[in-house]
Amino acid sequence: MLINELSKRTGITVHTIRFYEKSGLFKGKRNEQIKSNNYFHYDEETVEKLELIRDAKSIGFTISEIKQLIDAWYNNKITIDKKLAVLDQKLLAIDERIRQLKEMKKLISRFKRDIASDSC
Amino acid sequence: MLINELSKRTGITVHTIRFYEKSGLFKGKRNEQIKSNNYFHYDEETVEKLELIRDAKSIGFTISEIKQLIDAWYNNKITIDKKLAVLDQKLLAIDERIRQLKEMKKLISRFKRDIASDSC
DNA sequence: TGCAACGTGAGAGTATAGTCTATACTTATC
DNA sequence: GATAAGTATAGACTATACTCTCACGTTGCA
Repeated sequence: MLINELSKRTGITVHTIRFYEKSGLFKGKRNEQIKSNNYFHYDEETVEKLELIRDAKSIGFTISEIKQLIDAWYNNKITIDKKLAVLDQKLLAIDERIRQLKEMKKLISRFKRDIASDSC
Repeated sequence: MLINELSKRTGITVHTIRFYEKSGLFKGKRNEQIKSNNYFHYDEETVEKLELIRDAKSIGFTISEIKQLIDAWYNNKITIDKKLAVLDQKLLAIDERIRQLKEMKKLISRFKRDIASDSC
């Protein structure tokens, strides 16, 4: 598929897709048979990658963290041990974030109680 | 205390403290008795606020979200109902983030299993 | 065949969150 | 009283992550 269809499939704008591609998160392929243009073609894996990018972004991963993740997922030049190491590191980072979020919940709940008791 | 002590107490640089102050997260006070300079003075509450800023930042809150939070905490011109509404909204946002993080954990764990089984 | 829609590459612009520099004045220390 | 350290203000600079514009070529359809 071409970039416009990719955009429609994922809900991510053409500009942003190009930005991600330039950032090295994936690569379109040119069709050598077609000489009249130099359009990039994208496959289902790219759709998957963009969905992963969206999910990872929503939990606060940076582009370079997402790049590591995508490499661990899809890059076959990386050894399994290294992939597992990256994934384990991300799991730890996620656990730490969950821990911090839970602490903030406690803090906010405590403040809520304080405010409520002040009002009495 | 002056800005340098505030910086030492919180571990946040003078530059960044000034940036937060300019962003409206808190305000130092000038001592009208002292005519020779126009230095700002900060109290314990500012230390607390900076600690809250650091915690809130670490879980991905933006400056403007943190501003809302600090207003809910410390601004007495805001009604209790509005404060509680802000705090509840933040609690919901935190729960949503925890949910997303847990989903990403599942996804990564699944991929780990796939990689491990590929290697057999 | 005309023209709108699509594609590419380069580069400019925006928002957020700092980070640093320069200038000038004040305070503290030797 | 020199000089080092601290303070204020303004503004420049950086990094990240987009977002948009322009110029120009291609494709698809009436």
